[in-house]
Amino acid sequence: MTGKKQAKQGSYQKGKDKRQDVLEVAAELLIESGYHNFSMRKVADAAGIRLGNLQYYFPSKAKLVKAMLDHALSSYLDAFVEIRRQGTPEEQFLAVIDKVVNDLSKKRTTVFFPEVWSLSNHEKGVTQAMDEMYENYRKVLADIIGEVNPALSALQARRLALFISASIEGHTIFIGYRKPWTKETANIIHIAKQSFLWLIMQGDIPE
Amino acid sequence: MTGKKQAKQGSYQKGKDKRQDVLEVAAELLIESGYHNFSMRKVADAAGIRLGNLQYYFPSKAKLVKAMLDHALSSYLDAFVEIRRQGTPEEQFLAVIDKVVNDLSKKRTTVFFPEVWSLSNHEKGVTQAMDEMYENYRKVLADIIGEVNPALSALQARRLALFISASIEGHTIFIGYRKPWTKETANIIHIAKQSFLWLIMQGDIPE
Amino acid sequence: MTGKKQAKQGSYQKGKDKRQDVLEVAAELLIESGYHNFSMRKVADAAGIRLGNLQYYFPSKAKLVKAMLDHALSSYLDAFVEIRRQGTPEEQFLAVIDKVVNDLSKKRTTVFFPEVWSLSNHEKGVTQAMDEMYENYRKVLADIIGEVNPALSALQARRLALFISASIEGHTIFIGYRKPWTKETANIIHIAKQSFLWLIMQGDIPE
Amino acid sequence: MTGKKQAKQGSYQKGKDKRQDVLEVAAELLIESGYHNFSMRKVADAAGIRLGNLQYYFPSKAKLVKAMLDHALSSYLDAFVEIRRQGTPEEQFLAVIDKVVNDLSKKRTTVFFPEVWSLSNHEKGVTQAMDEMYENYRKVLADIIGEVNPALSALQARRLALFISASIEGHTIFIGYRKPWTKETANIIHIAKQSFLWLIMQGDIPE
DNA sequence: AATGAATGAGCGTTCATTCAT
DNA sequence: TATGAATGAACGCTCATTCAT
Repeated sequence: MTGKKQAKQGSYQKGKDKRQDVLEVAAELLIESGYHNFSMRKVADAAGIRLGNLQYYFPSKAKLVKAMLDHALSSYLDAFVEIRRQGTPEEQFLAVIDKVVNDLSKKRTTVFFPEVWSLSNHEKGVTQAMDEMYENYRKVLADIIGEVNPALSALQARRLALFISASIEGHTIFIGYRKPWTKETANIIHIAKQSFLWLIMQGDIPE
Repeated sequence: MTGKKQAKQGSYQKGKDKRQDVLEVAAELLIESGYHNFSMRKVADAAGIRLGNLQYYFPSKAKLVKAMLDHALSSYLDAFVEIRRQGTPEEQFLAVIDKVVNDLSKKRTTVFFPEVWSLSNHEKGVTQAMDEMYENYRKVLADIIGEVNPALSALQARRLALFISASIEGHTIFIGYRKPWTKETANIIHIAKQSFLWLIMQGDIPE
Repeated sequence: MTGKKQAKQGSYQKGKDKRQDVLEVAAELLIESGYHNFSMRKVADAAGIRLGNLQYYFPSKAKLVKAMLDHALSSYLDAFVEIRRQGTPEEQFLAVIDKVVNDLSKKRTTVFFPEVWSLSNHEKGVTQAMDEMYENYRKVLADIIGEVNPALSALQARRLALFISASIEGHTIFIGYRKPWTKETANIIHIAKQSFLWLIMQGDIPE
Repeated sequence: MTGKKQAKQGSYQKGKDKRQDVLEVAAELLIESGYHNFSMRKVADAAGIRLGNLQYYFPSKAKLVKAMLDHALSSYLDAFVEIRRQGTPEEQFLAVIDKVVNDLSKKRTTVFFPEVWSLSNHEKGVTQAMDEMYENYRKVLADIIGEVNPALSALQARRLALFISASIEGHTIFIGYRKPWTKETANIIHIAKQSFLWLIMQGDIPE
């Protein structure tokens, strides 16, 4: 036994672990300083390794950023799978609202996503990763919506999912971590729930 | 006698004009390349002047960015003043939705605002300018909402303005310029209008 | 009456006054920041005039520095003329020691002279101005020394003046303003006086 | 097995050598041009390396200057240790005078020290390094003085060391390399020796 | 006598990347 | 795997100077 965790294959496992470490450290750095202060050197420093070594794991900055994104965004989807496992459709829907809106006030979410939105307008790799992630998110949401009101067509459910998810994302800028309206989170959730439920049940959604 | 004896920077018309030119060129550059590719040198190049001369007009990058922000954001507020000048409150409200959502699909809006949101998490000057701008925007919106349903208290109207404006902003990322759902703009407007009007007239808004 | 002071010839007198103002402001700036942080812009700012105007009075940085030096150094000589006017030679000598050593602890002296010494090694204009000033100073000192002990030849007196003035200057670095041994000033004066007087009266000075 | 597994910067002999080279080249440049003409670029050029590489060895100008200072000042202290190794106290004392005063006329000494004196008034790092160096120097001097005249208290010896070392330093400006009185060096030494010895043996030194 | 405008050079610093070891 | 060394480009900024007004 040469390390903390049981390594099936010594050096290979070690490399995989360190890659993960670096990705998490890098995400923190991005959140703390913004992409325009994000550099390979700073990541290496924060990760406690040398620049040369960092570039052994991630040969270019673009590749590191792509890996960070995949790592970070994928983790957000896991939560929905969990919610889908119990309760009525309406309960699930309300749980999603609760979960997502409450997440907005975490520093990670508040800072990370605007960074991604901005980058996605200029870096192709980011655009794709972000779109995929939101696509998956909306898919789950549309499924739930379809179950809440089975009278809706698949397209109508997708439109509602788009409107609802977009509406929620927009609050990041106002009720997120250290934003002027953070304390309004509970009231926003109250308004959001009734507004979205009314839309699902009684709204006039284009076919 | 043309006025004060002591002339200050920008007192020549030539200089004033060039300052405006630079601000517009700079905004375009920011939109085209993102803040992380935005440099004083590139602005100078794009404006057809020398770096040193650019820094005569804007002694620091921060000051240039601040001036850009004030310039850009103030122009958005002018539109609302216009809308307030005619029609019933409900017509004004719907006009705001129309105006703002349709604006999202312009390249300027789609790209400029996420850039500002991201920056606002890391640069104090930007945070302040952005917060002020949204505060003004919400104030106008709350006024209209209060007129649409006079039964609402001032606080309720402000909460609705927050929820509605945030919801709209969130669509930037999905139906903006060259975004996957750009073509859904009309449908989103249709959903938004009824959803927000229902909230204003019949919603249960926390007191 | 157009100004504060009676001006013989309006604009001419005004120009002369402002030149003096600038020179004093510039000296302060040099003392505060050191020559390597001394710039035309900062002088202009400190003097409350525009860069272009400063360069009307002093067309180049070198000329400003030269003028500053002449202005500053000449003022130091006036003090000696005063001392020569009364008392026995020995009293005059001791008064010089008192005056000069006590001067070392003033911020002006402590900071200004090392700046000049350093510059004099690299800028011809400064070398000359400094050498002239010290030459005049030593001349006065040698005269006094010759009167204190008339048995000394002129050359011996000059050698003593050199040794004594150099010895005193050296203390700038150690007992000057905010230096580690500032509080030793009185003791240093005590040691200096007896040491130098012994040298003058009984020393074996090369012929 | 060559030692630790984790190598640090400068662990290759190649890098160590180059660091020393740079320090010497930098000192020469400082002496030749003065601090106000001393730049990282010029050091890199003089050392025959690229700017980026220089800043790999010395990440900031301040760190380079500090390293230069430590390098230069430490070499001065070695000389005293040597002198202490033989001869009577009086012989050692006279050897110090000889050594130090003669050193003044070397270009290195004449130019380097005024540069340091000037800098020490504006840069904290320099102040500290310089004060430490002189403190060490005075300590050795005080020890010798105490041995020359054991009747002196430790405090008296330190006061004498201060007066004597300051007096000698002051001559840098007048009898140093290419200074007007360089040829007087021998005479100055003659005067200094008798003057200082008299002070040590018969002076009235404050207790 | 004074300001506004503009230039070109230089500065310290950060950075992504490459390569030898 | 990992470090040390090196490069070349770019960045924000300061500056002395020139010139038109």
